[in-house]
Amino acid sequence: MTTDARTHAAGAPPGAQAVTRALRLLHCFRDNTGELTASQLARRMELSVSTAHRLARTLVAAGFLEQDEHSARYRLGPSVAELGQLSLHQRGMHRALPELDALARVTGTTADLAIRGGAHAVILVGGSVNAASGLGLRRPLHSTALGKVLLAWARPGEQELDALPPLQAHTDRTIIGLAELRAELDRVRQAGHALNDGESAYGVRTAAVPVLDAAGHAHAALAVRSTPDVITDDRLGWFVARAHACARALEVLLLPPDQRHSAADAVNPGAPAGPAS
Amino acid sequence: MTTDARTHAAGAPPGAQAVTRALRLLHCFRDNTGELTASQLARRMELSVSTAHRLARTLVAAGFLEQDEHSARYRLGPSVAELGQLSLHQRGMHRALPELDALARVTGTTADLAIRGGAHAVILVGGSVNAASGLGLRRPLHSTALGKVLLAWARPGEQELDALPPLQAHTDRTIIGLAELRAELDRVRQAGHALNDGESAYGVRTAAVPVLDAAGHAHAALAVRSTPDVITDDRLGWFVARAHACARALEVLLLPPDQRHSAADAVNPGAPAGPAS
DNA sequence: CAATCTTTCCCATGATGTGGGATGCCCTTC
DNA sequence: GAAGGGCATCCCACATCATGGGAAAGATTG
Repeated sequence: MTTDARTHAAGAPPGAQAVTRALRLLHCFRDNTGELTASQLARRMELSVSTAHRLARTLVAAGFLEQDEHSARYRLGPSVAELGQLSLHQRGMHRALPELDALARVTGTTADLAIRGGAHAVILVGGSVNAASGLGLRRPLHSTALGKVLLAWARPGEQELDALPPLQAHTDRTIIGLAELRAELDRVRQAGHALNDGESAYGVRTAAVPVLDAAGHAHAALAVRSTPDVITDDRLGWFVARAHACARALEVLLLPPDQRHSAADAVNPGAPAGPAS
Repeated sequence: MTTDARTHAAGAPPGAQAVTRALRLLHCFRDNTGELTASQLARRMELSVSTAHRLARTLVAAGFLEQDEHSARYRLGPSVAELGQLSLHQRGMHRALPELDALARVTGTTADLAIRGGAHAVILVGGSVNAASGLGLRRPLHSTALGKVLLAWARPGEQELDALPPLQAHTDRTIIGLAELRAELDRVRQAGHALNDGESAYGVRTAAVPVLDAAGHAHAALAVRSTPDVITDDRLGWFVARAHACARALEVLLLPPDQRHSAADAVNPGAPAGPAS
């Protein structure tokens, strides 16, 4: 029989049930305070206590979880932090930190850098005037400036809006219609930046711009975030300009020379099928 | 076919072969440049290509790996970076960064903070006069100042030196005898700090001190690292003193009030119904 | 153009993970 | 103080699920 049945739709985990569960177990620690008991994990994942316990134990053995000696509760382990730092370095994100700090200081805002992680924008590095920003946080794609940028310049495989989970409203300004969102993304592409004016939370205004690669897709998204009385309408253009300048700098810092956007279109005016050497 | 995979007796992970393999697969990315093909992974892990491929695919689905669209090679994914940042925050490590930066600037050295990760010291945060330090790096326990500190004040369950892998020599100064190491750890405990003078690499001198918790065990280890002509014999005491001061500051920043070492025995109002023997 | 090394899919086999249940601990409640 | 519930942990029979060989299709090299 001819192999045409593309059964690997977005949610088909082929041949790795135990692994999928173990990774889902790790993801449980996203939402929570930091420590979970084995039975809490079991309930949260709708698994038997035995299974959750066994998976957790295996994760502990590999250093991905840690178990408190007294409370016997689990928390994220050294391997997670280790690989995380490694991943950040491999992405060159540590080089972005000074730039973000500078941007935050100059603009008096919080400056965040995020990448696409499935159906979310994942904030990886942040510079802020007030220390604590939302590092390691997952934000929705449809209701944040970062997310809209990542969607507007998404890679071909990740453009389909229908694949997104149901659009949830966080304020009465949140875009919850797919058609509306599509129109908004068109505006974003047109303008070159995205805004979030109280769509994820009241009293928060964010402007985001993309860090583009050679193919014109978003390698990352950069946002400045503050309150409407800091990012006022008449100064908005300036904030966006500063962000764009920073994004161009990040292009150089984050991407290898042959994958940069601004450099590429100068060198490569109109050669479509040319395999980049 | 009888699998000889029992050779890893170091903890007999019961009932989670697939998970263990998947996590080992993630750890493959520690050593490497950043990107690996499916068959490279298979060879490195001594697995069939099928299995490695399936595991990698599952990891991609969960966001723990990413697959390059062109080269089809795998690299660490967004989830890893995300959870890593989250873990750092849950450990309060972001609060340590300013202190480390200050220490590095004052002393003109590289200042690193590490925790115990199995049989290694894992450097999680670093401040440096010259940008790139070894973030996310794993260092041996027996041949580094950080490692010796972590061993000297290890928790009861992690003290046994016999459980360590064979002690490898990196220079002719590296301690490779267990008895010698035990004596060295006694000296370290006595002195309150550890030194590494060319034991892991020539021309590198490091001094490390512990960040202690209420039980007197090492929550983390703090090191200043430079060359012997910066950390000279007569100035060594000063470097150690600066490190100790920083460690005490980190105690406050990293540990909840009731688990601090220095504060705990001095400040204990309203005696709880605790271990009143 | 052939040789080689990829990635990816399919499938029969049995090794492997699964969850129910039992045990003992600790803490809360009556 | 006794009773109760919640928890971590271990054991075991069952059958589900991961395993690796094999093959097809593509990519790369000489």
